[in-house]
Amino acid sequence: MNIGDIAKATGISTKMIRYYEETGLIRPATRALSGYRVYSDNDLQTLRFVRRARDLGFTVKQIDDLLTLWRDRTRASASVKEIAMGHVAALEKKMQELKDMSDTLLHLASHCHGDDRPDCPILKTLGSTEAVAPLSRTRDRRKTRAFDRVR
Amino acid sequence: MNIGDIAKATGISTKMIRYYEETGLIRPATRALSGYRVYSDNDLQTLRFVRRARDLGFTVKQIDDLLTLWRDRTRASASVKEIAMGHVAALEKKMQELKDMSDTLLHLASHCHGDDRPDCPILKTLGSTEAVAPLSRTRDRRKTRAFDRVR
DNA sequence: CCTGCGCCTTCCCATCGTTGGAAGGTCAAG
DNA sequence: CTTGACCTTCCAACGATGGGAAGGCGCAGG
Repeated sequence: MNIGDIAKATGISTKMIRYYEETGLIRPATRALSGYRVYSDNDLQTLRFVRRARDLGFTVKQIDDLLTLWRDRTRASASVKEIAMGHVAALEKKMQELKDMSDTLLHLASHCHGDDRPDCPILKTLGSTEAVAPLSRTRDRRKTRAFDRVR
Repeated sequence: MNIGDIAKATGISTKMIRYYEETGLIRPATRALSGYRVYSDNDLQTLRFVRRARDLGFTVKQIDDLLTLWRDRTRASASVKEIAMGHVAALEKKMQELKDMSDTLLHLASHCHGDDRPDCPILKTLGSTEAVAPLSRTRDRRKTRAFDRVR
């Protein structure tokens, strides 16, 4: 298989496949006499793994760690789970940040007429001296940590 | 005020302030004889606006648009609201993506022992031929659109 | 055999927002 | 006058990805 073939098979662009090789995420492909990269079914499997991990939002570094564990048949499943749940925690942190932004914006927008008059509390608040977030962020915004949820 | 002063006052680094100037988001500061940038209270206000918009997750381009509207006293508040709600929609899309990832990972992790044995359904699934997402994404994942929520 | 087309190769550049450093000028206090 | 904190510009990097140029390879049709 040439690089275009696994690109199609995995949904990863040829650019990215070369990039993954260059940065050491995947091993350098063997080369045909022409200099073309040649891929085996094994490589295909690896790249599919990469693709899926990427779709789950793992960074390349994390995928590297996961690949190492994947190849190590003596790994402890706890190690894998730790990476996964650490990532879940990061995802949840991000989600909370986005939610705070969204809530604040919705709050501001709810006070904005949204017509052709220039008066706009969104702009007024952004330009004011006080803090923006009128988030009724009462108690307990801290949720159960990911680690404690799935044992 | 020198650049370090508004940096402290706004929480934006001097690097970023120069970058914002370079890219045209903010107008070039006047200069002292020494070549130092000198900032007015007006500049301070503008940069505070930028800071807040940035904290709400707006891109620099969007902040540029918002600044333009901010300075235009004949703007229609609808224009502002449109930008804001468009951004809310983007935030919600992102949140949904993160949630899907998180849900999938939690699902996988819930089947993983997480002990010192090597058997791990997380890795197994990532390496398998089939699709990853066993998301019980039933009906109605599509939420009410941001635009229709806050009128 | 030549031509054309599609694939492959390497190399460089751009994105976006941000940080870091190097090399040098300015300012105020001691 | 020296010292240290500030300022200046310029250049590079991050992470993951896309775009494109310039040139080589492989195969099918004439």
